[in-house]
Amino acid sequence: MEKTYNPEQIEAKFRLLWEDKNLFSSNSNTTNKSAYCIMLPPPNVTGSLHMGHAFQHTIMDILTRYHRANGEQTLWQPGTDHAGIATQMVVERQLATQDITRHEIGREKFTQKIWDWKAQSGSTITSQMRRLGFSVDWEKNRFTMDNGLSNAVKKVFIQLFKEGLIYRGKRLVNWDPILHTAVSDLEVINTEEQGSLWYIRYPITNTNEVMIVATTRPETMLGDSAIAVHPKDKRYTHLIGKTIDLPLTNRKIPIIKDDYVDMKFSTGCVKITPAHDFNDYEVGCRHNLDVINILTDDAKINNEINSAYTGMDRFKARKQIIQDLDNQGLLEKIKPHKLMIPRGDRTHAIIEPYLTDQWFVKIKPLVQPAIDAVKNKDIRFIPENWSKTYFNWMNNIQDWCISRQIWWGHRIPAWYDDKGNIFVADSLKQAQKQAGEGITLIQDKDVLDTWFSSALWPFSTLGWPEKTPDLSRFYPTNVLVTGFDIIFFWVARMIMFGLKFTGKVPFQDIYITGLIKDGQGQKMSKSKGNVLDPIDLINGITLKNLLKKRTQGLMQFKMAEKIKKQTRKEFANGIPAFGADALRFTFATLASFSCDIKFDLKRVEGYRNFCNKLWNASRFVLMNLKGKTIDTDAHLSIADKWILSRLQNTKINVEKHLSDYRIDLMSQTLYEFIWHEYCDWYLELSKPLLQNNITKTGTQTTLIKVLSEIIILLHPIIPFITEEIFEQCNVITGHDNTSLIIQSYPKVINNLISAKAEAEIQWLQTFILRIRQIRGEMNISPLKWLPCFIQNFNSKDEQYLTSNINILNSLAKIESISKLATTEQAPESATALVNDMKIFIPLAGLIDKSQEIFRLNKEIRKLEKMKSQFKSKLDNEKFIKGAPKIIINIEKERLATTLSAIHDFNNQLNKISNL
RNA sequence: GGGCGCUUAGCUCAGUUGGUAGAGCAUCGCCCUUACAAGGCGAGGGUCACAAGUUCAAGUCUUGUAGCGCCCA
Repeated sequence: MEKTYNPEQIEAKFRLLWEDKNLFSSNSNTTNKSAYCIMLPPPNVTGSLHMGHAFQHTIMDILTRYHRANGEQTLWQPGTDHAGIATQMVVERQLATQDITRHEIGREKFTQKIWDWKAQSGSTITSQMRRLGFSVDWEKNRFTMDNGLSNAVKKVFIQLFKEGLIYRGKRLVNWDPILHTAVSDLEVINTEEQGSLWYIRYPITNTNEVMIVATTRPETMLGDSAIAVHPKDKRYTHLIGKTIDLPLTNRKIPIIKDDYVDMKFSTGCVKITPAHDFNDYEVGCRHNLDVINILTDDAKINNEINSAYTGMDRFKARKQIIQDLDNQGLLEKIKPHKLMIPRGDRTHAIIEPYLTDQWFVKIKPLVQPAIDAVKNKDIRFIPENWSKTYFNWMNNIQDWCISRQIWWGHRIPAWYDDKGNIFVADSLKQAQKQAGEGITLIQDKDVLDTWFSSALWPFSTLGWPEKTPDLSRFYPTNVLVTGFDIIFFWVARMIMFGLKFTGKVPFQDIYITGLIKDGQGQKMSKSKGNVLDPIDLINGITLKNLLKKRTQGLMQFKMAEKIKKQTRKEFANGIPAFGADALRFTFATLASFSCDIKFDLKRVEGYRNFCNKLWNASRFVLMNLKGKTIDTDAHLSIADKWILSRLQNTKINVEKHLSDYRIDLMSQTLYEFIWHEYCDWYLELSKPLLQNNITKTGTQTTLIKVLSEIIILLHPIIPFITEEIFEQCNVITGHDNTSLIIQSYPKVINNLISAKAEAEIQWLQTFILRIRQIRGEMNISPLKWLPCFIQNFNSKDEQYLTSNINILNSLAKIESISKLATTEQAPESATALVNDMKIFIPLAGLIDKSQEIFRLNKEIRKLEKMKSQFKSKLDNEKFIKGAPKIIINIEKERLATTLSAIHDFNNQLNKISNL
């Protein structure tokens, strides 16, 4: 083996090998009684893998590889999503660089261009996934616009329509004036921005009086159809029923009362614009007001209203209207005002409430079963708290607008005749049947919201509506791993549709992961220039290339400079190549239940070092077993029994943490065991044991036995390096050419748990630690061989000492251990305790007397503090009365040990001081 | 306004039915010891945000306060 672990080579080798041998296939273990299935949340087909994907996929891969190793038939279903709006926008932008709009080339050509783009860029994410070693069943790869999945979409649409759960209607929707499409509430991001509040005088008909109305969007006044005041607002009671001469128009509008009005907000008078505000729309319905649309699809003033502003952009019109009002003396004042601005999550354009014909899912009838499924634990949120968020949203759910006025997606399977009758069918032929021969039908131009097809993902991928073997074997799936940001978008909708169409929940567990943020706790985003590419962490990247990558395609020069500065500061030397395993291990340790995860490169470095440690431990084992075969009957030393016992303990914890979805604790447990027990102690203990013919064979056997299990235990987390080590070990273990990936996960063997061995090795560790502490604090070189005396030992101490003398000599560099009778005087020494036994390291020529006095005083101070803690507890009558006996005894014992230690150290202090 | 969180070592985070506060990184010593300097051995560092309550005992349970964050309106 090479001296240093080199991930690049290893990873390339096993990436190919796993797929060549088809080891990710769900066709293995078909006879096992249980199946395990995870649906990969389909990423955007033309997108690329970001840190969040890499993180979540790592978790899924760990679960998948674990269950596969457990012998279950395992399917990790991969696939991609067509991401309607996002993908269409990318291609539109490409066209824009050639000064072409999609309208110029037409729908058919445009969608063909998107298919071309998909063909060209659609493999990016899958090849990135291969780099990280994710063991999805590639043969089953699906795309939301595949035929099968599209059929499922049609089927669902038609059935819901037939049941009256899908309807078409003219409603106010969130309109994106750049994309010219409706978007759902979830695709609108409301943020607080600085705006103004304009106070406008509205003249009351046939009087000299005015009402002062405050508005944040003055241009909408063109569509006002009433002024509302609160019914209890005495200031305006006398005006109710009168009318307003609406400025800049020839219309008169009524003054109405409605308790929607907030009396305390500005003047207490509200203009009502039903066509351009969701709340006003409600008010309008209640009072039967006119709904006057003033805008065009691209948010210009339309020509339906007779106005001087027709054709003007909404913001230009706003300016002009204010100007005109001011000229007429109707502008009272302008106040700066903070308000919530709705923007499209894709375009960032300000969203307009807009009256259009749209398709909706009547969601309320689907909600209750989906709530019940979580309430009665058919579905479990992990961490459990997310169910509250889920309930909260489900209880306030609104009908879902599913039509989008774009071209990329599943075309709505509805046709119209010239009278506007609707025929919903899975083909024109079927629609024609419904409409009758000779009637001209035109298909609805809209496509469905991407999330509509995503909602079917858990069963459409398995072949639904056909009753396929996969569907019956793998559905319901076991766990969904995803982020909290799409609980509403996706998770809730999958549950509703899953229950509706399969009668079963789509998954049993929902593991909600945290969000990966940058080192400062900022969300990673392209515009902020703080994204990390998982592939760059694997391959490494120079500062130059990183700067280029982060500022590419950035519009604002100022921003680019800022990003460059920040990047230079944070990654002065670029990013070194850490390898996929190190990155995966890092993600694993970050997978706790916290919501925000600050990603720190230092962690990756640390786990890369861990990989190197594992690598070198394996080297050590192989070097010491050269040419050997394993003797399973070999006599085992206490050290062997100890590490085997600790290994069982590790397996118990790994299993527990895995079933709790505590991947962080699972990886921590393994890290701790491998580095601090196997490497730090067992490998060191093995060195003297390998020198001894009696213990040699047992030690060799144990070294390889534990290593073999370690690599299987670690394999789900770091698959590449463990495969390589496995292969290297094959010579000795005599395994055939199989891969580690299909080795069965180690089970706990109860009779290898040995309290006796653990007690003895703990004694040994304490002994060695005490000697090392004295060396450390006395500045005695670790190379220096030391004599040692012991006193006040019991029979157990003697027994331990006899059987471990060689180890003590070797690990603590002790040249001799001499027993002193209780009556004998130790030479001038540094002292320590192993339980009640005293250890003396003679000072002669080695140690400064004052240094030892200082050390003893420090030790005594520490003990005194503990003493008073224990004592005050035991002196407390209530404690003696109330606490369980075991606890009292523990405290008593602690006090006794502390007291005797204080006593011993004080004696020693006196002795030394008097010398 | 409604809902959900968070506050533990310099930093990033664990802390399972309440029972002597832990890890990694960083820091400080000493070591190039034939698995590993991407390393070894040791050390220092905490009024667990604050206040009250329950309890023999609170980082952990209850209530309140402060600061921060997310989601929804």
